[in-house]
Amino acid sequence: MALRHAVLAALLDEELSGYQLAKAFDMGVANFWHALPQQLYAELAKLEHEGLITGREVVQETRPNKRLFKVTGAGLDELERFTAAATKPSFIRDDLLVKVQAADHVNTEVLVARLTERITFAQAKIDLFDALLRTMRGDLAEEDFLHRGDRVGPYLTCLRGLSFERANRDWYERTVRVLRERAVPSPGRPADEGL
Amino acid sequence: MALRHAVLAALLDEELSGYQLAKAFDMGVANFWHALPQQLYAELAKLEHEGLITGREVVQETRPNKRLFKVTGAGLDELERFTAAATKPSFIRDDLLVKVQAADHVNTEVLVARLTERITFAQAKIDLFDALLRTMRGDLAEEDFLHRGDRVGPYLTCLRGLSFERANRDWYERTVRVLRERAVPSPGRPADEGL
DNA sequence: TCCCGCATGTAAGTTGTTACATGATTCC
DNA sequence: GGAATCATGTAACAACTTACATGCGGGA
Repeated sequence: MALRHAVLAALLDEELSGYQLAKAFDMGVANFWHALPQQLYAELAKLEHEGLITGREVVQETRPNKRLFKVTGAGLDELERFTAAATKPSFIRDDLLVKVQAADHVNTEVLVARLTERITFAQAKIDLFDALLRTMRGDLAEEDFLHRGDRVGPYLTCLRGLSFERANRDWYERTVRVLRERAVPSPGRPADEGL
Repeated sequence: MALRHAVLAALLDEELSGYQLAKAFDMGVANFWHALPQQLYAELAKLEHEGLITGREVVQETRPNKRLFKVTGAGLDELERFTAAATKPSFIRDDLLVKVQAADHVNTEVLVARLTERITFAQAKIDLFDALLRTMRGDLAEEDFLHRGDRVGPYLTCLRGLSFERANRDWYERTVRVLRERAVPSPGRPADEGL
């Protein structure tokens, strides 16, 4: 039952439409949760039905109309309850881990290719998070912002996202290095490995 | 469709029963995937039905009989196909991130309590992974083992698990520090904050 | 005696993913 | 003219979680 709370948390700072939420919950701003549009539209409908959020229609001329949602008092109470409740720790779930676990028994060349793709992807997210953090803290140094800034929640979750992607990138790179070295049969070769 | 491949990967190095697999896929050895017993028994049945694994009954006197499974040639082929295929990157999904995202709007005291619990848990996993890695590499230094050891797959995934839990712990600790500092209203207070 | 570990499942319910559907506008 | 963006959904399926069920042996 965390998606509903993720939606509530996302709507705390600003009114958003389902479409805007969906963009945020896709790769990008969604440093703290991920969901597809379909899930979000369904969840928004449920949340509104239960009175945890309210929507208001915004008529637009040049584009389809949209509904902007905000959290109600009951919604805030629900978030409060959720925060107080104990929840179970989470695990990494990455297909690549499964593939690497089997690395000693399968073709490592394709595996290295998959890992390399992810290095690029991880780097892109790192850059994105870096930029996002800079925007959020403005002129302030990080420690100052965390101490005195308002709205440190999003900043903190973004920090977690950043360190996760950095750890991903570093592990992908190290794994590639290890697998490549092991693939080379003789150690006394001329330096033409290049890539 | 990654659970089936996780099971295949787990059965590569040793024959295991459903029960043993379940223990491995619970918190502990399962550095690369997580699943509950129910899921595993169901998946084992499917995999056997499809001929990707084979089971053999082991009769025991003092305990209930068990079935040990191992990967077949078709199973290995399936893993090979899976490894070659592109898969989508993964995201963190941690309830605590949602709670921290909402930190500016809810009671931070309970939140700090939840974070503190997780610090303990993360540290326990760190210790466990550390011990596991030492066992796997034996006398060898890490780099030597990664270069020359057999079966580096499990070692590499365990390394990822370790760094994930370290990053968790560090972030939990930093977040607790930030939230506590912000909770103190005046900066020129006598030093009785204690906890 | 009661609880824990071994050993294997079924059934029901909740989430999450994939595929499909619609229709206007703006950008290339 | 075609693709991308805005905007909202429905339907079907796959994955995951929670609850329940059974039964023996060993240790406190």
